[in-house]
Order: sequence, then C-alpha cells, then structure tokens
Amino acid sequence: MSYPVQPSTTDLPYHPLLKPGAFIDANDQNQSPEPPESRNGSTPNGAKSETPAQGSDISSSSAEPKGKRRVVPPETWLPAGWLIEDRVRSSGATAGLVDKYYVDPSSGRKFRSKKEVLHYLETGMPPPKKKKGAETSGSEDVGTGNSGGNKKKKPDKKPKPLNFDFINVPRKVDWLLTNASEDRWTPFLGDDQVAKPTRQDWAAAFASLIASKNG
Amino acid sequence: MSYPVQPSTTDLPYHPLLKPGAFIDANDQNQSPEPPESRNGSTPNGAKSETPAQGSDISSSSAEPKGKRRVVPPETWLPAGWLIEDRVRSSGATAGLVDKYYVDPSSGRKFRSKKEVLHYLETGMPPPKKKKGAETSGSEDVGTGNSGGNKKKKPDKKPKPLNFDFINVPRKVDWLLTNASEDRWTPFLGDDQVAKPTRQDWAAAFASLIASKNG
DNA sequence: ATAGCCGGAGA
DNA sequence: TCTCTGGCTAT
Repeated sequence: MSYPVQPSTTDLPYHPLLKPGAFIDANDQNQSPEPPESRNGSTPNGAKSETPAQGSDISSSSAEPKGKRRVVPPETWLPAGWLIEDRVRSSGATAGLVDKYYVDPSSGRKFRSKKEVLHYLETGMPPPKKKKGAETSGSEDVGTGNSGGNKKKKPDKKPKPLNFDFINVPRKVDWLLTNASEDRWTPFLGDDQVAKPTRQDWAAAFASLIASKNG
Repeated sequence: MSYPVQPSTTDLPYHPLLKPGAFIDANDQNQSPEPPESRNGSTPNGAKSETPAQGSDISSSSAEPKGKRRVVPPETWLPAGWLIEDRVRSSGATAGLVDKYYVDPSSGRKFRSKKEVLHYLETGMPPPKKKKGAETSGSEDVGTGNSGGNKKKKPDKKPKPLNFDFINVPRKVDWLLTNASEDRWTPFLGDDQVAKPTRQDWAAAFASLIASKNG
C-alpha cells in the first residue's frame, strides 16, 4: 500500500519543482494563458487585429464588477463585444463553484445563460418571465421596446441604448473569412476591422428594426 | 499548460469528438513521473514555501478520483473525515468551472450538496429527489425515511469499499509540513509520501471506526 | 457523468 | 430588484 513516489499531488501542495506548470488554477482563469491568438479574427486572412484591450484586471481597486471578466469568449455564439463574467460562489454548499454570466457592454444587461442571451438577441427582450402556463413552443413576448401599453409587470427596464448611426451608414462592408475552420467572418470598413462593440451595435440596430417592424 | 487554440464547441451540443482534449483538464496530466528523489519527503520542516496561487484553493491536478480532494473542510457542518472534492469541468461552455462534491470516505458515497449530505447524515438515506424545494430554515422537508416514496429508482450506491489493512498498521507515520503558508501537512511512511488514495483510505477507516462506535 | 439552465430564497 | 445559491435536467 505504500506508493512509490506518487505522482499524485491531489491535495498536497504539489511540489512546484516537480512540475513546472502543470496545474490549473480555477480561480484565476483570467491570467491563464490566453488562447494564442486565434480568437477575434486575428489575422487569418490578413485581417488586422484590433487588439481589444484585454481586461487585465489586476487589483484594479474599484468598480470591479462582481466577478472577473474576460473578453475573449470561447463561445462562438456570443456576439462580439460581449463579456463573460465568472463569479465564484463564496458561500453555501456550493461555494467555490463558478457561475458564468454574459454581459452586454452596450446595454449593461446581464444574462445567466446562453439561452437568455440568444433570446435577447433575437427578441431584444430580456427574460421571458416564466409564467405558469405550459410551455408553448411558440414565441410571443417579442414586442420591441414597448409595444402598446404595458399595464402589467415589467415596466421598461433599460431602454435600449441603441447605438447606431442611421445617417452615416457605411456604404460598403467587407466581410472576410477570418477563421476558416470555424467559419468565422469579420466585417471590415475599408482596412479597418469593425470593432466588436460596433458590430454589436449593428446587431442591436438590426434587431431593433426587425422588432419594430413586426410590432 | 495553456489551453491550445481549441475551437470552441460551446455551441454545439455535446460533441465529444470536437474536443481537442487539451483544454483545462484537471483530471489528466501529462506530467511525467517526476524524479524519484525530488519528492519533498525528507525535508521535515523544511517546508518549501511555495507560494501557491494566491487564490484560496488551488486546484491542483489529480490523477486519482475525478477531482481534487481536500481534507480540511472549511465547512463546519461537514462531519470529520469527509472529503470535499473539487472537480473542474473540462469541456463545454463552462469548462473551467469547479464543482464541489462531498465524499463520505466510509461509504464511498458522493453528494452534490450540503443538503444531500445533511439529509444523508440524518436519515441515512440518500437523496430525496427534489420536488419543490421549500427551504425552511432548520427543518428539512424530508420525511424521507421512506415514507413518501419516491418512485425514483436509485441505483444502489457503492457499498463500503473500506480499504485499510487493519493488520499491518504502520507503526509510525511522519507528518511533514509541506506547505507552511497553507499549513499543509503530508504524511510519510519512511521516505515515501503517502499517496492520496491511501490517505483517503485511512480517513475512511477512521470514519468507519468512529461511526461504528457511536452506532 | 457533465454542463446548462433557471427557480426561488435572500439581501 | 437584483444577487446568489441550489440542484434539476438535458446532453
């Protein structure tokens, strides 16, 4: 029963000298080595990398959200520009777990799941408050900003910042395949890659228009 | 370590093959068997001050259970001897998250929540499959025992592995401070560090004895 | 078994 | 309300 040397260091402090960097620290996934390039259409096809100031938030003192945020979302479905906030539970039986929240910087809204995000992106509406009805696969709560009178719950939350210059609309946008393996495309205005946030605004504007149309 | 580029598979529903497998993986380590001598064994108080990650718990790697286990539970409600296993999710959109499991070494049972543990401790019965969680502080809803009758079948848990050689009990075990900053101690049998699993067996045996005593 | 998701309690 | 934990449920 005595093990030789034992490679396991499970709960032991693993001798640092033994293994250079072979462990991961769940707590700071932030500082973890960034996925080398890759994301954000670096330059697969020669696109310019915009170098989204990575949020290296080290003891930034104040105004920190409640969790660490990362800007390079591995989730492809997440609109560019969004942030993922990892919040570590600090108490309770599940203390230590990390919850992921999706934050839309342009509106400040926060979501708890992919589903919610997608819903929001499509309908522009927050959370389909759960009612007790059964679930109908159909959608319904679309109603844009605020269709007609809403005497019920849900006074407007945040209006929708909607940040798009409807006047100076770019005449031409080039979409380049910046990552073939992931079928990722990135918009460019001339030689400038469209910033993620901007792109996000576009999406918002688009969504807004669509929504109002359907009214 | 560093996770490779690894295309996110987030969006795709669970496609094991898509995982390059090199993401943050706590379970498997490519760490090679370290130099036999290097074990921090013979340095009694020469505890290496290895400034571990400044975080609270370091998720060291593990090769045994599925996650890292610690023996010093911060949770006071946890019976002595129990272990807390931190498992880092290795894939999916939440890769990196850490799940906490409570393990009763004496029975091998694993629980996912404090509630389950408490329930188990009181009723000796496994998991009251949840229905409506009404949380009344102080009283668990469970009338469990077996009155209600969940039709949920529950695969029998593990019997009681209990793996300890009560005959050849080591006469002496040296506990060395292997990490002063965290007040971490590690048992050694002569020059051999006691492997994690073994240590766990000890705990199990201990717990078992205690339990039978109180019986 | 694992990750996503979200109800519901608490602040 | 918004936050946060619990832990079900789909994968």
